[in-house]
Amino acid sequence: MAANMQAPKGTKDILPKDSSTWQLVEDVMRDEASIHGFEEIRTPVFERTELFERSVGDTTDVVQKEMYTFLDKGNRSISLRPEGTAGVVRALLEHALINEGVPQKFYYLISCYRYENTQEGRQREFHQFGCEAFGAAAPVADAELIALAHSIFERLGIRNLSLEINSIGCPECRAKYHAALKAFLEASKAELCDTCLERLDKNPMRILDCKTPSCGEITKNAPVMKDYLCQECAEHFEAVQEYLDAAEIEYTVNPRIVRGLDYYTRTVFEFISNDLGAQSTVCGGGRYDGLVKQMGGAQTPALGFAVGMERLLLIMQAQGIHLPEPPVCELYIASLGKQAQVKAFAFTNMLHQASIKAECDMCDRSLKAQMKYADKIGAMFTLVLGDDELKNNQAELKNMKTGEKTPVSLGDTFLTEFVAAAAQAENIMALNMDELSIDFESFEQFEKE
RNA sequence: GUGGGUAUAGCUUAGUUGGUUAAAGCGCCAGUUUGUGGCACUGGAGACCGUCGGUUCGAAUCCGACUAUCCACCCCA
Repeated sequence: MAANMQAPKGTKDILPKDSSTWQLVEDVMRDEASIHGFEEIRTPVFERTELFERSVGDTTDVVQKEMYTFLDKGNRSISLRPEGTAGVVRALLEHALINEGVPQKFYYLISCYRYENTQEGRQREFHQFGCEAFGAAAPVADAELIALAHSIFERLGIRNLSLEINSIGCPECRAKYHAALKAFLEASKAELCDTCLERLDKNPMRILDCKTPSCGEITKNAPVMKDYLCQECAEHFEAVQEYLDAAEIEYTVNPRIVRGLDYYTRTVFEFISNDLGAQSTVCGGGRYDGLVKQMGGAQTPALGFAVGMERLLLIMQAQGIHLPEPPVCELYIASLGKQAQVKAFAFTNMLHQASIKAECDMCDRSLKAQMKYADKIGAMFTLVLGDDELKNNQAELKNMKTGEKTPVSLGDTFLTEFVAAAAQAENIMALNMDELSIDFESFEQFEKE
């Protein structure tokens, strides 16, 4: 491999063998978002750096040390987006979308950029599917958003995903809690690990998240946010759980769930999987009622979540989930000789105009090699064109799965004859698939026993 | 930013205490009597052994630096 022909650190090419899976997953997301009344929004890959400093928070690691920031030729400080919410909020304000009625509900499929050290499920360029809703203050909105994420994972057939929720309260009750937590931790300051010592001032709630055993020991009896929630926040959180129960969505309340971005308030949640490495969160989100006002807009309740696409695909891979892929080629037309090649091309072209996936030889290969190629690409049918066929205006359509051949005319009726044969074959294949799925289920059952 | 592992054809790997033209499987291309895929067999292409430097008569093999990658901390989706 040429030394300089490598993608930059932390980036990955998505090759055709994988891009079909990406598309199928994205299709499910778009469809489910649309079912829930969310519409797509597309915002720029880069924004003014200040936007992220103000929204994500200028004390967060994401902004402080992970942003791709540069000066453009007009000396403006520009940053590649490290997440999706900031741009959406900016667009909401810029176009005064809130005036068009509430709630405003958006989804996006984007790439994000963070200068981080790479590891499993963590890249410098990564992709997110996200949803944001504005103007909905009621707790049912929290549950509805979680339900949306939940159904996407269900539809993709992902197993063993746990939903953990928490409330981190509003700024008022959180301040009280911070004070209490800090007071508690000061007592055992000496036993905290170095990073937690730093966190004591910056973000004491993070200490609850620490994996160091000694810190875990200390925080075991630490005060929990739940006991410090003001009445409104407590009622809101209670109601969210009621709605989740009503929708029969399983969850656990984890008082240690803390989000790293400054803008979150009240409900926060994560979908967690054991099939990832250290990066176990595949989806994270929550409410951010203060952000829009903080960005210069009117007080607007808001909430959202983001799914890490790479992480999601990693889980699917680990669980052996394969989405059904449509065939790449429905008809391959093999040819022998120049005249037949011209005819094969003309036929292929005609098929394309009828939106049928068709291919003919591009490499001047022997008939045998052409058949091998057709087999390799998974062609459903093949047709061989040679002197005899051209002379008789008649050829044999071969079903590559069964080997069965049916005569077809090379005249005007060709297209309809082919479509009829394909439709019949597909019915037969659908039947086989049913039988297969029955076998598969009993196989699964057998595995369990 | 910190720590540890790894780096040999497109992919997965072998390469013995440093010693001739670096090996295999898969994949790719072609062929196995002339017009039909999957199986089998035969052949072929494809590697400056991550990069640069050092030790040595001689380095894929030993040493150093750099780069990339993986795992973990941290952070987050």
